[in-house]
Amino acid sequence: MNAETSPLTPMLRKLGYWAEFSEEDRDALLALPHTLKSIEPQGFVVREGDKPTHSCLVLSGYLYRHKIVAHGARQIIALQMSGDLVDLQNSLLRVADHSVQALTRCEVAYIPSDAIREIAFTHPRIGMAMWYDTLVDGSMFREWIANVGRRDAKTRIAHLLCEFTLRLEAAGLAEKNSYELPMTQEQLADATGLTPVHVNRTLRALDEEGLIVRDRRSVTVDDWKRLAEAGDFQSTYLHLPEDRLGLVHS
Amino acid sequence: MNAETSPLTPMLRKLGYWAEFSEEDRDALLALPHTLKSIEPQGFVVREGDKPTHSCLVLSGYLYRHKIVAHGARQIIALQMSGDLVDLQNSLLRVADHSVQALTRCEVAYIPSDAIREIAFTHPRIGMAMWYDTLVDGSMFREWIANVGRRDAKTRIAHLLCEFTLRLEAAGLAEKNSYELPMTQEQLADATGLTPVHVNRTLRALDEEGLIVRDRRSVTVDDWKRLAEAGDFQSTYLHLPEDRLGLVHS
DNA sequence: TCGTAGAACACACATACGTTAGGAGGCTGC
DNA sequence: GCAGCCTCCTAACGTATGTGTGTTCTACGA
Repeated sequence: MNAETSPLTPMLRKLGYWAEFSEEDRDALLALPHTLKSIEPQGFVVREGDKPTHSCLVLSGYLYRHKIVAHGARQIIALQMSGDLVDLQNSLLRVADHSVQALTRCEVAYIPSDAIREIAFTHPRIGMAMWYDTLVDGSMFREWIANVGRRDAKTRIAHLLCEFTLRLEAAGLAEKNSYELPMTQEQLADATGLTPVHVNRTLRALDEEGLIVRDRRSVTVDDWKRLAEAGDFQSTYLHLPEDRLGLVHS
Repeated sequence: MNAETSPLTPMLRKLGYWAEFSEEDRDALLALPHTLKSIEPQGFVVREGDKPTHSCLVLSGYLYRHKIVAHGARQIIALQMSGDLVDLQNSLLRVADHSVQALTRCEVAYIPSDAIREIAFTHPRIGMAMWYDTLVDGSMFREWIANVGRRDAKTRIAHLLCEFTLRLEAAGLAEKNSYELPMTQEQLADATGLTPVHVNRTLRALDEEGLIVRDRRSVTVDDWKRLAEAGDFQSTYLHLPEDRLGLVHS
């Protein structure tokens, strides 16, 4: 099993940030047991309260993670894209503290948690890389807290757009400054802690100020620097390696 | 170096949740190089943007982690207490994406990041336990997001009080249902994404409803169940081992 | 071609929460 | 003993954001 044939290769990009893998590490990673699966939009990968036995690697499409609070309100806490190893959290900690759901149609690979534990234990370099990966996850959560806790609606939404853009570009998924934003305004609201109505108002305001251009769900960012400023966005918290940064600035 | 003589023993309690350590693991952990230090209230352990070379184990007192957003607003993202190994995040990821500051006078042990990396690599069981520990951290961040994003002021504050109570009890630090809340109302505001004025209003409301009893900074919870209900609090996300749960219910 | 459904959009009205300002009580240092 | 300072507390007022309701637009299938 090598990089050409295994569908797990997207995992190498992210984990490779954090460790110099040996040939054997690499082979072991790509040889992880897995089952491929396609998920419909709104399909669940895990439900809060489940005891999942598998982790999930995103191969294509987008997932989102969310929690439900009293009265049924929903808070989206993260977006995941190709290469993201989601749900290490849920599956390693035995009981899922949040749900994972498909934003768009997704191709994913399910990997048994036992196999993850096993490879992390027998290949410490891989274990460390996975650990680092979850540390970055934590950093993104922290920024998300600051976003919903201390920024006003316009800044929040601009920030979310910035994060999404930059992550897409870092993963090599976005072309130029335009991309399809796969979220409804209701989902944007749940991600920012606002209401759909106010998201609508705010998107319009951003549009009118020329910070973004909308055409149905596609969003174009003409002036990245202005949007980043409006969104109080600094990319440090993404902990991207230097050679992945500055792409969008050029 | 054994459990009787090393000041690092508080670390064993939390990491021990996640792995069966061998005698040698235990010795290696307690023999980690470290320097003890006392920190004044409001003293900094790390500042956002620093490149810290040490992690920090809390031995006594409380720390808080926070981020500053545009216009100087502050968002507190976590509280740490005895036994918490904070700042793995900052020190392993090279550049600190948030600050860590003392809430009260603290005793801490600084442990070189290199030593952490080393022991995680050479003692995979320890590495895994630390990994799990940071996964739980992530889970607490997720709940914090839901808290500031989707709950109203009263629920938010009640939730924060519940989390604090339960963690204190799980760590064996709280007696009965009363404890000293070491935060000013301004800090509570920064933790919940509210303003000090509104925190004041809300605390008073909680008091008037008999959910808490205040006497200066000490807070007494007479009816845990009612407070947990008011705070939409379920402890799953803390991922406490079963034998640590239910203490406060009894 | 029409009918349905989801999403975007709009507007009036309501309110939870923020802002500004100031006073009262309790520390600490001189 | 007083000055200075921090924290708590209160009140009046302002506003960003939520609520309720309804219309339009587009996609899609019968």
